[in-house]
Amino acid sequence: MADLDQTFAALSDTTRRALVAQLAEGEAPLSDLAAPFDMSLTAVSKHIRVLSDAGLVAIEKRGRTRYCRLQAGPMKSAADWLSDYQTFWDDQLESLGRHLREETK
Amino acid sequence: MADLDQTFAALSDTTRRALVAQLAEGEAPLSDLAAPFDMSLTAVSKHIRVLSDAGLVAIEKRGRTRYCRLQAGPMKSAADWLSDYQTFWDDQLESLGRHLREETK
DNA sequence: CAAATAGTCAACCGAATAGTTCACTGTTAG
DNA sequence: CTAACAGTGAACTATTCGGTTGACTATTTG
Repeated sequence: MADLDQTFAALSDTTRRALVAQLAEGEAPLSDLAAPFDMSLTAVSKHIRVLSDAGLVAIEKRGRTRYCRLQAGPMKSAADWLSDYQTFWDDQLESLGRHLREETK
Repeated sequence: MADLDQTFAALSDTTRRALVAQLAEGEAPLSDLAAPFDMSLTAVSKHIRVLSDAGLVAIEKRGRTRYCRLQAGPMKSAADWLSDYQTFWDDQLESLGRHLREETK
């Protein structure tokens, strides 16, 4: 429960989802990750910490740079939770479609 | 972007996910939804408002009761976003498995 | 050694969250 | 008509969040 809280919360911020997207390209140092954002390094560092606390990112210190890499496990849990409702939204979209077809008849 | 922010944020609370689960059983009045929680009706009302603002719940007033029902559309968007990383976590779990098999050899 | 680089830590700020209580509005039932 | 019921709204509190700046540590480079 609390895990899902943390995972969904971590993903509820545009900046953090962008970081995740960057990390999907591969491991990267924090400074590289921070570069695209109009925001202090400290701010990005905090975002990375949120992701790391949620288990979505692993941080490894090599020399003076911290390399970050994606850990997708918790995302699978989130996706699994959502998938319980898949039939539900399929049904709704289908009935919406039916409704639209009905209207334009 | 902001839509996903709102959707993930709405789902980042245990109480709200429980409400979603209840609503998956079908339409229900707010008071019924609130009953299981050790929390004021006002608090649950606020949670429902968060879900409603995120487009996850539709509220329909009939007489003095508000009936709530699930609208799963935004959940599909969230699931779609997550699914971009599916291969990623599959790979990680697979390599984890390989690693474990290696260890116990 | 000295200077630049990579990053953290602590303190602070304003806005948002999650909850409370109390007063209130509408609606239904006796 | 009156009482109970379903729910909202406003005000308040404590905590968290997203961001800043400035001082600091550790590491690499010239």
